[in-house]
Amino acid sequence: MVRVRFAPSPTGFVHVGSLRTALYNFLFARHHGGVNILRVEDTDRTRLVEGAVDNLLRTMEWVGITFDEGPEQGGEYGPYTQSERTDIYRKHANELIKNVKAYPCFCTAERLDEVRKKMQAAGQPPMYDRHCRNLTEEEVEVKMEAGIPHVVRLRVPLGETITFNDLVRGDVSFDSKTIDDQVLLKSDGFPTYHLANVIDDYMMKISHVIRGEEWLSSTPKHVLLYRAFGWENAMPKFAHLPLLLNPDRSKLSKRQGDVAVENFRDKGYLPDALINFVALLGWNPSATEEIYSMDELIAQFDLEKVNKAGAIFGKEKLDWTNAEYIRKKSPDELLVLVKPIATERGFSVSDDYLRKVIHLMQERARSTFDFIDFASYFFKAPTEFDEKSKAKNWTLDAKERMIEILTQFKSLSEWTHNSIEGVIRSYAESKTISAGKLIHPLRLAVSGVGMGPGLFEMLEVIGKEEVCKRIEYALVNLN
RNA sequence: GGCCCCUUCGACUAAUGGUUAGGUCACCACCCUUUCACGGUGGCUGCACGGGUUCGAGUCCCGUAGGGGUCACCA
Repeated sequence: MVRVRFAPSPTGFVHVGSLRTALYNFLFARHHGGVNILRVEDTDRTRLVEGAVDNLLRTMEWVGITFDEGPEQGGEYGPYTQSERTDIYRKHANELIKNVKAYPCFCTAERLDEVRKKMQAAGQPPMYDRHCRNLTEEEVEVKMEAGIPHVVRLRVPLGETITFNDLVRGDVSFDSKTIDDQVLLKSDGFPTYHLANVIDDYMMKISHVIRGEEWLSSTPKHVLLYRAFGWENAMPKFAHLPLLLNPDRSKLSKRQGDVAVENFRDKGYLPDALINFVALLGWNPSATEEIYSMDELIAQFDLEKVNKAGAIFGKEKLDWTNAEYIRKKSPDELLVLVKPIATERGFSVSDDYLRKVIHLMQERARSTFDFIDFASYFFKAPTEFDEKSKAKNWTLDAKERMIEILTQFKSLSEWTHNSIEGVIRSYAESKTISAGKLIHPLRLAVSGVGMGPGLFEMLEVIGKEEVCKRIEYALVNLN
């Protein structure tokens, strides 16, 4: 039975790297008919952010990643929030102490700092000097009774090679002498990631741990913990995913641009486009197809095809993917997305009108905001005019022609793109000039910019009265 | 610095040891066209380097270089 978990710590927004980890877990679970679990790792009480769990839940919902067990849906291995499981961790930590697999450590933060500094100065890797590792039972008892705060540390065996198999990378080995006597239980009684993670994965019967590569170097500690508990036979398989990278190839970080899923949502990216894009960062089904629905991703997903090397999170392709998804949407689907943006911008128009704008903008929009922000002339008359287009198209001749066009527009009984085009074409013909000589200045006068949808369709949508008003305004104000 | 991981066009990637090293984004040119976009055609640039193994290496082995991750009472 495949049982996987996504185990974020709720510290605010959802990082796109986390999104991809969550996605791969989800795809793997669904592909194998397994169980996808959400576990909230909130053991660092200093980094708790209010509302973060809720935000996480909503964000996962938005992208279409669902869970079978978790804080919301419950399940037979709960609770699924680590802060509600502290006595489990404490009990297990005590068991390790009793079995001489772990030991209490009374060193102060100051002492640890000093030790680290000394080792670094000596050119050594900064590790704990194992000062408390060999305290006698009596010494421990005295310190305990004196109420000296302590942590619990893993008693890492000396002189062993720890090897584990990673589904992405193959066998990976570490020399145990390079592994620190890791803190398992903090002095506040909360577990560290390592302890809580191993206990929970075991108790929740996790079959595959799929997580980011930043965890690869702590995996031997986890292996040691499974051994210490005697759970080695039930140890999950590991798969460490390549990192998502900044353009400079460092680990993707906030410093270098947007990394929050919420940012992308707020900038007009569609969830299916984001998912599609992120799925293909570090994994590829060996096909030339670029667009996959969630169902197709589930059908195709295979951990064996996950890459080893990190992938730069390049926004150009995301933009293209988003534009592809926008083109595939129905007008009504887009209406739902675009209408709130129009409202937010202070434009109140009918659904019918907005649908027409959407229709004209659909193949031009890369984000849902483009429907409004690159098409503002559908909602308000321009007061500024593109200088380039003005210099090129708003000539004396053009102005005079606009006066005649305006007259003809006013007497037009039927206002459709066909009738409008008729006026322009026949006028151009009568003057033996190219239609472009009329189209470009007209576009500038009505929209204020030099680009956009086909002019005739655009004028039809804006409407006769408004178009005439704008031409009159331009004739007076555009010099 | 120690340890670990990684390395195919600018980016994402494909390629039973046998291909003119393929696709997508981006970029450039042309076509379509009233502009922008879409669409179409073509182009551009890549196996990090050096040794092996092999009839044959992007693919296997070793080394070098470069990049990244990690070394907390954070996850």
